Amino acid sequence: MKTTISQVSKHEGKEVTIGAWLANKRSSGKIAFLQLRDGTGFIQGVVVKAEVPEETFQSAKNLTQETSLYVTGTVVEDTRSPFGYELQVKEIEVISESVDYPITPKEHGTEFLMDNRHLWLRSKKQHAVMKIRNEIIRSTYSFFHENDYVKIDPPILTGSSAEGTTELFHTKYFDEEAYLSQSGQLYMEAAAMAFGKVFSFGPTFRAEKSKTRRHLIEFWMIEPEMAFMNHEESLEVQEQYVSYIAENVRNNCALELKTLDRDITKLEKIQAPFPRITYDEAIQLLKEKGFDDIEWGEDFGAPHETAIAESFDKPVFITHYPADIKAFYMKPDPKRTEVVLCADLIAPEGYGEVIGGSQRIDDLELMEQRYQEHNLTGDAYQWYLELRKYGSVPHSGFGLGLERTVAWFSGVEHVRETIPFPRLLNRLYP
RNA sequence: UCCACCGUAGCUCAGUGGUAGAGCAAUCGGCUGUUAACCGAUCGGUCGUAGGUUCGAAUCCUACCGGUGGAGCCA
Repeated sequence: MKTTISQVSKHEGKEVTIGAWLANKRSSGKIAFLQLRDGTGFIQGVVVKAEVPEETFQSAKNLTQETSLYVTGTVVEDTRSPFGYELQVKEIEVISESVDYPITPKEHGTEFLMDNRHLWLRSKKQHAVMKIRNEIIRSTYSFFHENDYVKIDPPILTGSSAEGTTELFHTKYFDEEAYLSQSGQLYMEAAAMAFGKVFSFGPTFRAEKSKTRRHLIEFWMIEPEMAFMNHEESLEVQEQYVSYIAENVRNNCALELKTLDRDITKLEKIQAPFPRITYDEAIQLLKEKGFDDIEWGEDFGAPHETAIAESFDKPVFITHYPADIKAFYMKPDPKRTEVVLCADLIAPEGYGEVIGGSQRIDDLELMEQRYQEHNLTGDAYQWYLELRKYGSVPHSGFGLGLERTVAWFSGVEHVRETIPFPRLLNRLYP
């Protein structure tokens, strides 16, 4: 009977056939151990010389790394296997031999592994990270579905920049100039006015020459936007959402987290509510910690964020930033107009900002004023202004960076390992 | 864009002025419970590129190219 590695526990004691690749092999004179993977999991096949025809044993001994094969054998429970099961091999049918597979069972450098990303994805650790990414994606859809959000897809090709500050990828749109989307947010505001609660989930492009373990040129972002929701209510959605996906990863990716040697106690702390501190308090906290390189009105750098995050054992919201260092569409705090109703969610362990969000300006006059201050002239943003003209309502939204979240939950150092084919400053291949 | 570090066998690295090395991979042999298995043998080189110093350069100098980490900016 044909099955997959993920299903073998249902066939204990029975004979099954699995299509698989040979991840690695160890053999002695009378026994061979085949490390098999089929995409759904990893299992060890045991070939005992005395129990198979001589040619089967010889063929097992001669298999090379990443050869594809059909393996037929009996599923047996075995506590020596980390997976809990083994396959007592009876028959091996080679589908296609693999010659000189470059990623050998040893340490490799980053450049080499990235050049071989199409093959590196087959390895156990990369497999685990992608499964965690998949679980975050799956539970993102289910969270927003369960909470009555509508998924809306904003355009990827746009005629103008959303925030103007960051570098955009240029392209031609027939005879016009066009840019690749760096945020779907403005479009999501329009969608929220049509559907109430919406979320988007798509790729984002930033032509910044950033070169750190937290940056990708192309990355995926989840951007919810909610009508009739103020800043405080939005924070509650954010902490519930993050707690929900963390719980799902803990429950459904136990084997993957074990493969990655992730400290589960760190993930168990990701439970709402999350602490909130204001920008003012954060500045004071940094001063107390001995940072004298930051003054009120300046944005935090990576070391500042890490220092703030270290003061809490959960992710922490930093709220009420000075308006001058934040985007033009953020709503000023009515009690204190030099700060805006916004929050960044800073993950612990140095993973940095995973969410940026705010309540949006809903007042037409103020938005027009912001347009002038930011030189947003012309027709490109006219439609965005009109959202404030026809039945404007209080609304809030946020954006969560998928790869930073995957890195955080998985415990991997660098976001380049959290997306199948990373686009980096010097990498467009493979 | 700036700062620091690194380019030697397919891969990971040692070699710091005097004959180019090790481990892994590959190939052959040995081994009945291996976990990056182990043991023995074989195979494997334009020392990033170009120029310079020197009797002699992987090693010292200059330029360039490529990479890694970080900063700024951001998710």
